[in-house]
Amino acid sequence: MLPSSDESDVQFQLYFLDCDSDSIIRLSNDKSIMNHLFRSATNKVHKFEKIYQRKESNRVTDIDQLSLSYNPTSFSSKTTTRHPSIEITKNENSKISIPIIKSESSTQSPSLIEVKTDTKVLIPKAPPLPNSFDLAIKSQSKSLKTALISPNQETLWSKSTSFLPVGRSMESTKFDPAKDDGYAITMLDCDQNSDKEIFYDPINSDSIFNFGSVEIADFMTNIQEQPTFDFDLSPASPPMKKPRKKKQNRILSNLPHIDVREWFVTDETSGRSRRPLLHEFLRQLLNNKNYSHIATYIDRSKGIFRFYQKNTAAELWQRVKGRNSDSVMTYEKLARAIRYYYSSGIIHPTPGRFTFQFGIILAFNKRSPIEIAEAIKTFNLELISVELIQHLIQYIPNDTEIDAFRHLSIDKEQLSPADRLMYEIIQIPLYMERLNTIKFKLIFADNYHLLNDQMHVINEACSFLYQSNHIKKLLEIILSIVNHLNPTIIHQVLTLDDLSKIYDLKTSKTHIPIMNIVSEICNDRHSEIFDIKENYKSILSASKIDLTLIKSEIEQMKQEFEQIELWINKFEGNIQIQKFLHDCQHKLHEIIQYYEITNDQFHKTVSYFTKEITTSTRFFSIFANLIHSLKIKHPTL
DNA sequence: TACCCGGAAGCTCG
DNA sequence: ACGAGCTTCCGGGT
Repeated sequence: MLPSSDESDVQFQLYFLDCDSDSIIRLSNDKSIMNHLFRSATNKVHKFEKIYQRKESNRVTDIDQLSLSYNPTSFSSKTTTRHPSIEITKNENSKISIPIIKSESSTQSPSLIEVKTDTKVLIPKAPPLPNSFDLAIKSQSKSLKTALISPNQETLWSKSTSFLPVGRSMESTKFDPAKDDGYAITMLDCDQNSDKEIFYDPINSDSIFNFGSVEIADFMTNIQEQPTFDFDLSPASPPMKKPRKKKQNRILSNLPHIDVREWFVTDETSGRSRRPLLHEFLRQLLNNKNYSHIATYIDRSKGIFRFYQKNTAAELWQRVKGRNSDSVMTYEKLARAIRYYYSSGIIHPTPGRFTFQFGIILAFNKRSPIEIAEAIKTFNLELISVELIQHLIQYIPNDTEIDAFRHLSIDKEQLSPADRLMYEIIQIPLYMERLNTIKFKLIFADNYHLLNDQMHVINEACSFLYQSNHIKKLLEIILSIVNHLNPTIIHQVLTLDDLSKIYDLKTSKTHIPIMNIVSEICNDRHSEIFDIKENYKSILSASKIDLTLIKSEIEQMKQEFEQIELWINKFEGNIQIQKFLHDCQHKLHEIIQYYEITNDQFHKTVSYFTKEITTSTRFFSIFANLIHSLKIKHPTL
């Protein structure tokens, strides 16, 4: 039976799942503390479900199923932890569970119960709980501490290393419920994105070539090397007792360690590196896929963005800004700072909650509207960024607005910078054509290199597959095994479909995966086959590149080019632009030729292996998967 | 209730 | 030491 709550000396704190942790529930009839925890957790989870079910259905934070499992072990033995009390499941198998852990070290509360998130199920023994409990479950935002426990098994979660504050010390993994950005969610995000993040994504990738993290071998190593959580976070460990300087006294929570310098920007005037202004910070945040769980564009072309983990965003901003302050940055304060941008037009208000919209770039370009307009007229591209041009094209006034400008009753000097720029632009003859020409020029080089590089990858992968004796040997082995296992139908050659099925195919009698047999044969007799590590990268990358997409992009470029050629005569003679177009024509010709070569090469390679017509992504991913499954059997590969 | 808005004043840092 | 760019606080609105 529970003791009277007056005598309480222990508090339970539950904080997870992005729920507020303010509920204080006292139930004198409770049979056990676990009962109470269970009930409370149920409440929290229900709240959580409510919150997220009404949001957009495709949010990254969406969770398939939330469930609670209650392990009714009592707290009689000397254990610090319980078996998991809460489980969140997603996509059937990923799971996070939250065991309950006891800790005695706290500055504010003499004996505080910690609730830790963990993906492990088996939890070692721990000391007994005190005799009396205050069953209040309440928030104490300044004194909470929780470590996130890194999984030591290969789960989906474990892929999301970059987001996990590696739980070496309590110090670095403070968790603050008041900041309400649930860890669970963060990890779910990571989980969902992890596949994309380890592969080269030709469309969304910021840098053109980023093969650094493509290698599966490295990826596997990372998993193994993940620090397993030290469960002996003994209650005696004193992280909260340690006196700290005022400045460090902030509870920084669920953000991983970040290198603040990565956020620095180079000052345009002084050329020096400095901390970003808020709007610069926001641009970086929104452009970084790794932070898309915190904030992301809803409509990128219009610059509308939304915060998803508002307080994480605030915390990140505080760290990046690095101001000497004792208090915590909150979304409220961050939002106030953003609202200050309304008057300058850097950011506009939107009707939605947590959403804002970037204004046109010139507002923080520190250029006058007249200068920008002049630059557009004369094709002076130094003052014009791609973003600005895209924005201008997006927001160029429509007929009624232009009409309003014509009958402007107020002085044009009194217009806001954005309106003034629009006013100036529509005075320029053929302004739309100029804007499109400038846009084309600004992105041409990047497009050209991107397409070239992508085609280069395809060519490389083709020539490897075409020439590689190792691949041929591998296919021979597979073919002979398949023939051996199905003696009734003798295959002369493997089709792509056969190959795509091979990785999870098992023998009918022994249920040994065929890849195991392949790998054994390779190991025993043809170890040279494992020597395809380098080339694997290019195949994997090639599997992400769609040749037909490249073709359509090239065609689009060509069309735009031809359109601009028609316009160019109407613009006043501009040597720079004419030179560019000349150059452009040459490069277009080049890239079209290169496409034809690549396409030929690809078809030659495909027909070498099969008669099937297939897409580049499918074709290469079949080989990539084949090598990948072999790699799994042979991590040394 | 939780968020949005913008005034007022204070603070930090280059 | 000055001022841009926030930060902190807050009363009022939806």
